[in-house]
Amino acid sequence: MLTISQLAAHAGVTVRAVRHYHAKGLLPEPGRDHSGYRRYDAQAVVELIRIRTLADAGVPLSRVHELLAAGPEEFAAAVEAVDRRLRGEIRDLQRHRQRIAQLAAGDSLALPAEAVAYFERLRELGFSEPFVEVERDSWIMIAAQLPQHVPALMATKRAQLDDEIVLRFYRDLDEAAGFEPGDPRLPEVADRVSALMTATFARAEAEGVSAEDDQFSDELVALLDEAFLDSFPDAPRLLELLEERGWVGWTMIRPAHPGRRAV
Amino acid sequence: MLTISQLAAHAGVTVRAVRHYHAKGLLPEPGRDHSGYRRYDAQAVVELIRIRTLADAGVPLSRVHELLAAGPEEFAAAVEAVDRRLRGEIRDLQRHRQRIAQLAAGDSLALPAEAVAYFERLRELGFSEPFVEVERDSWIMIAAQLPQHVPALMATKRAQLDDEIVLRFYRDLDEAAGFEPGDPRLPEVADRVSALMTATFARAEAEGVSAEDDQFSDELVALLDEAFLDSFPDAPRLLELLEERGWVGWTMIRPAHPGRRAV
DNA sequence: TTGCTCCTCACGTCACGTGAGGTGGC
DNA sequence: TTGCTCCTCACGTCACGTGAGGTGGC
Repeated sequence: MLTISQLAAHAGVTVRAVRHYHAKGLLPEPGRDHSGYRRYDAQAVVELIRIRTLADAGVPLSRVHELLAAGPEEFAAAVEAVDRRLRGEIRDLQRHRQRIAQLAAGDSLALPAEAVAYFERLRELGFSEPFVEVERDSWIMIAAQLPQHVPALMATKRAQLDDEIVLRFYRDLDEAAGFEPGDPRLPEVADRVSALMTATFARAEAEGVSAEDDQFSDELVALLDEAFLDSFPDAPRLLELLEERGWVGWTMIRPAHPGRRAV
Repeated sequence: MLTISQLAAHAGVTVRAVRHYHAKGLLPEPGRDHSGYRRYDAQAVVELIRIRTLADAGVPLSRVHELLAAGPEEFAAAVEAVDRRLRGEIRDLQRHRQRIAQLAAGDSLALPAEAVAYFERLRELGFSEPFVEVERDSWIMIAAQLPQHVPALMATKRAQLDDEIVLRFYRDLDEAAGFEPGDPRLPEVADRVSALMTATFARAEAEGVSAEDDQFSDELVALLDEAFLDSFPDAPRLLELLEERGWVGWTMIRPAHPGRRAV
């Protein structure tokens, strides 16, 4: 006969766990000796190992209870379901490893390799660290909403960095972000942004391309605009200046009066 | 500005979880509007996603708290440790899948493929279901103690099933297990077991082989003997009859008087 | 007025862990 | 007598879930 600690050792569990399974009705209470100690036979080891094998696989104890009393066909179906769940958990853990690996690579969280390459390129091109961080935080928010679209979008943005005009626009912004509030050069920046947008919209219209970024929900656009407004002191003033020049929004910037044509 | 439910949606968590992170000090309490509602800026989304990425990877919230305040080198080391743990968990889940798969294959739990093959062979050879189950339960208990030795041991046992003498011994036992208590044929069984053991020990001595199964702890041997004693009504009587013939034990059966030679 | 979101307690959940206080055989 | 194992409450842990009861703007 076995004591409770011997039983527990044979199955690799704690004494407390065995008592817990008794209390839950998973393992029948055995007889007691003259001191009131529980005494187990060898069969109890087998039953306890059955319980642990299911519990280790993540089956809740209430479900283990049902399965111990179930017929073979229900049992087989349940085991199938458990295995499906285990496969899903393995996939989840592998996804978590990827996110964690990006964390270790330095560029914050929740971003795919294409995004990391994009930020690397921004740094190589000499953009300031605050500028890169605002970009990165924006893309973390986008990735939280549209994880499947981020790799393609980032690849596009990465390619845009080879375009001199886009690059000059970004450098302009990076510089403006360093202005003291009320800097007199801000209206000039607004003029250049406005001119760039006019050219961009004109080209898009000539090519018959309409806004293809409507994957972005209104909520997400508002969130990204918000982040931009918080990113440097004069950001709200820059948007005001752009409104004076006929543009609304930022992330999805567009003409204020589409009928009047922004040219 | 964002409400708490908007913030939660952007990061894919529940409102309750956000409040929980406030209570734990993981996420700073934002300002309130005139109704007492919390109002968040875009930066809070990024912070919340950082928290969730770590928590999803299995980092306890207390540790997340530390890591958010940690320097880059401690952070990198912690991420390394997290990744090691994730790899370990993936291995564990794959092991659980294997055990669950054996469960689905029908032959109970915690047994490797070699064991399943052994029980299959026993059934093919016509052994009774109770006999196979006693064998199976014994090996579940052995596997709980010495998982790494079971495949080799089972392969050996599987090979022994091709030996006519071993096979006759097993059939003898299977039959005896079906006897009514007090069956007059039991002493004859004891005689044949005794003869077989005498031959086995003589051969082992001639070949200079000593007991190689001392991987089995005394406790495990006692447990397996116990299981055998419980397996059929006359099992205790069979062991008594064997003791009269000069043998003690069952799992690790041996001569009662090694000096006197059991011949 | 109704429905929706927000608020703060505060108890519940799951699978045990961890003392607290006591007993029984060597 | 001391040390060890066993016993039964019963509260603690972790990361929230889930009402309970109430407020504020449409």
